Amino acid sequence: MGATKTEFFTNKQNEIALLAKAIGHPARVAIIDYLLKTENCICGDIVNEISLAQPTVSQHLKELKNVGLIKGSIEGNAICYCIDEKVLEKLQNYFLSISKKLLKKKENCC
Amino acid sequence: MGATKTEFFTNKQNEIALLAKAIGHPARVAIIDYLLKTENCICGDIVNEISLAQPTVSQHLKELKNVGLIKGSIEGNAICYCIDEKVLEKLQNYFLSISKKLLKKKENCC
DNA sequence: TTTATTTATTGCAATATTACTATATAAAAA
DNA sequence: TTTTTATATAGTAATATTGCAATAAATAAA
Repeated sequence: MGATKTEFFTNKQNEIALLAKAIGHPARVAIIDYLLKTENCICGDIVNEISLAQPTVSQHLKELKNVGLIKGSIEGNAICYCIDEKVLEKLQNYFLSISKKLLKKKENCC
Repeated sequence: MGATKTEFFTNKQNEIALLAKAIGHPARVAIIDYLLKTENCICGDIVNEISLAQPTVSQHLKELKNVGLIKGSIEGNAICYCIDEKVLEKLQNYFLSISKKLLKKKENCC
């Protein structure tokens, strides 16, 4: 075997895992960092920012797009990529709910 | 090729990626969920909760432990696993900082 | 001490990911 | 129309992950 057994987990658990997995590579963290700090959302700018070959960056962009964390729009010859806040909110809310649950637990046993 | 080129990214980016990657599997999300909602942090309870073989669960626990998201303490015959709030906070802070940056950006271009 | 219980490790097969070169595609510029 | 520019896809090799059965290790119980 070797494939994840998603059928044993809830939709929510699978969704959070997919989103976290998408962020689970430094190149994709770097892409998100870049999109957050700049107005240049053109694909070529991102490729220049990341020290990996253009097809590799394209592949990472595709993975972020597949889970909805970024969206692309055609801008003439180029493609403009932007963060989709609504999808990022899912992760933000997940970590917020963890914070709340941790506060409720008076003490960790270890 | 095939291995992640961490040398091209910042320590922060690599750290966030490693933490996110650890959460990037539904079994590990389920383990965290379980540890948040129960007082039973004994390894055997976690194994019963997750529909995967004991060695597989043990491996997932190890990965969470490797990045520091959980910590284990010996409890007689058994092992008690707990969430390490300080490490989780790193991810929480990362997503909080993203929220702030998104607010500063008046408009997304796409 | 012997046996049972609990957890970790080993070894393996199946699958997925990472990164690249080469190439395709599609719009813009000449 | 031809060429350039920008991005995506195909194909491939290297590496990593997932999951399990079998087994080891270590403590507890008998």
